[in-house]
Amino acid sequence: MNLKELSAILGLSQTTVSRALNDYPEVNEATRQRVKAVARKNNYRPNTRAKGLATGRTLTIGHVIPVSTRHEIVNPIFADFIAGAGEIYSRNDYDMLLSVVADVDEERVYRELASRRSVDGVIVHGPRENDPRIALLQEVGLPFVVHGRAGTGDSGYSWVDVNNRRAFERATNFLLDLGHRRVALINGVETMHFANRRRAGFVTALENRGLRPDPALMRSEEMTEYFGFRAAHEMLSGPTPPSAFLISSMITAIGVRRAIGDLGLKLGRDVSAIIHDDELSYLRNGEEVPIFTATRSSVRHAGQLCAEMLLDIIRHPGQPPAQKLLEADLTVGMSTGPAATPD
Amino acid sequence: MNLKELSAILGLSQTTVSRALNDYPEVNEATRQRVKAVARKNNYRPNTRAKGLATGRTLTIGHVIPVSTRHEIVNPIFADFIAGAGEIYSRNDYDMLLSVVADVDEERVYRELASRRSVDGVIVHGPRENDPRIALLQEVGLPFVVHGRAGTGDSGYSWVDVNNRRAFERATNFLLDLGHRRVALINGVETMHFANRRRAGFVTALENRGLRPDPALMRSEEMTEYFGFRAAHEMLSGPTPPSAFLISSMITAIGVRRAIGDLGLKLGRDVSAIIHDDELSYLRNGEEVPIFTATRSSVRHAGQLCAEMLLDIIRHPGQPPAQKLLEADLTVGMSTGPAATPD
DNA sequence: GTGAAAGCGCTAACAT
DNA sequence: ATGTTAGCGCTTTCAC
Repeated sequence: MNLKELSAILGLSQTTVSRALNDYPEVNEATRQRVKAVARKNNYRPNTRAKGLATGRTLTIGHVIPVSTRHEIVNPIFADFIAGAGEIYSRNDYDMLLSVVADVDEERVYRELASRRSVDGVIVHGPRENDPRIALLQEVGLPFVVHGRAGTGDSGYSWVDVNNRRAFERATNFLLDLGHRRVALINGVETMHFANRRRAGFVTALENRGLRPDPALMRSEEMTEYFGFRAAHEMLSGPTPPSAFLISSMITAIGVRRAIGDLGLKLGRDVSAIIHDDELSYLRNGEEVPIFTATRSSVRHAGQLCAEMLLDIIRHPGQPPAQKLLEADLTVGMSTGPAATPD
Repeated sequence: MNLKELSAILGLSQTTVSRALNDYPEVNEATRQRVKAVARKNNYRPNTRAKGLATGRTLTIGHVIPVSTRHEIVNPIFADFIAGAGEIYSRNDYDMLLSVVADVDEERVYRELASRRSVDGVIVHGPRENDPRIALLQEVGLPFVVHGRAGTGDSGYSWVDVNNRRAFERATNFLLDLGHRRVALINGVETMHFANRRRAGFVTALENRGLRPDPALMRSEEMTEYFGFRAAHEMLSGPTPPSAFLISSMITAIGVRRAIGDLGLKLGRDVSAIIHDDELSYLRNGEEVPIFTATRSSVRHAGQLCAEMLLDIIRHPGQPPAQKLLEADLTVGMSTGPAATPD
């Protein structure tokens, strides 16, 4: 069923039908009702491509998901982000175009998206410090919102980010308040802006208490489970093991838990692990208690905000860039107890 | 830069330029070279929508990701599947259109995709027993491939699946060979076909040894971490705790591990946990050893196969449906030891 | 308030 | 081997 057929049924011109469906003011209200009713009855849906061709807009947003050429790992938090963004898109009749692309090919993909006019805008994932993609997108004139920030010059473009610095500062303070003095940071690659900020928050909290960050308790690598296992295993086997962990990823945290169990240690007694990037819960008297509701839900929220912001930019071009800093929702509970042997 | 402008530069008609770029045989080789050179130099890319309008094909594949209305959880394995499929699409100049949709709205979305002609075909995720979506897609005539099977009548449509039955039968046999007699199954919702098959494999293995499956050691629920924790906690606190676990999801397995630690038990001594749906590894003498390389990489592979199969269907319509059953790559190692106290 | 006609950028018959 | 022309399904002037 296309416009032509529909208007034939109605005995109206394509023009009027189109106007009625798109809520143009000049069409008679009675006509509009009739048109809409018949359209619904016949299950009419405008052809997206034709509409896009005619209007110059695509009603499509691109997401470019970089896949590491080295590890072939897809960061599972993308799923949450995508879910949040997808919600907003479908609510606004936008489509989401996903390009999974080897990180080395990213630039080419952005250029293609721009020149084929296949999307109205893009979301940039996983920015690195001074990310070249931002300049590229500005150059080709494709509207975009960055999930995260790319370091300096944050005001020249729109972004949505979690306040990683503050989240990790708060979490570190929390542990320090509990009496921990040897807190380990297991972080992502610190050329990634979020990891950089997390480290900054961690270090700030320590220094504000006059503690010197111990390099032996700070690791930064691609966040695989094995990395977490290895790092925790080494730290815990060392001369002055940490009594608490601050971990940048759920996957990595699994490795840390594994190391703890492997060494015969007990979580909550020997070690208090803090886990970022996921929601975990605990059972107490048959009740489910959150131990650390962290960024997994925040990421979904960030996805929604990015999408909303981008649609706004597309609909009202020429606005100054906007930024939003989300507070990570860190709820710390049961499994994180006081240090067993405070120094 | 569009075709019109490009052909003006070249002093040729749009037709010839189009033909040259699309490798039609009738165009002069010298002309073709010249056209391609100039096109490249001017960074020309055909407008996707215009091309789609003209050809009737969209060069786009739809993926509908159902989000549970109850739990708002996105299964993280989608990320791996999507990565695999995305690889194939970009290699074939196809785009991927993602619709994240509340599970109750799924039917509407499929109908829309069909009637707006916005995709050439779709991949169906997470089929349930006798899934209504299959009939729907056959009705509207949209080519599709199912990731997984929907139960009976498996030959009427194309699918790619992991051999869940055999994987779980093999895993169960492996544990039985090690002397375990009380093996717990922590499974997904068994109206999902994969969970149904996994259970079947588990039961078959037990019965082949003359063992009666113990209902107290079999749970089936939506695979959250908390479910794993609760189930394992209850089973391990019961009168006859299991000495090994067979778990249908990485997330759920985290909960099981947590329960084990919480009860002061030790993995590899008191309990041998088998984890499905992810790759895990172990450290032995500084070497990384896989303990269970299961479906995470298989899922990526499945994504590739689904995509390839769908493109093939789209390009050569009228073929009989095809099916592929992948063997899950189960490598079991270190963390799974003999039963501590074989009955 | 409604309609006729042009055009978005491309491909595909149908010439030549 | 190249060009002319007519659409694909929609929106948008411009007339009435």
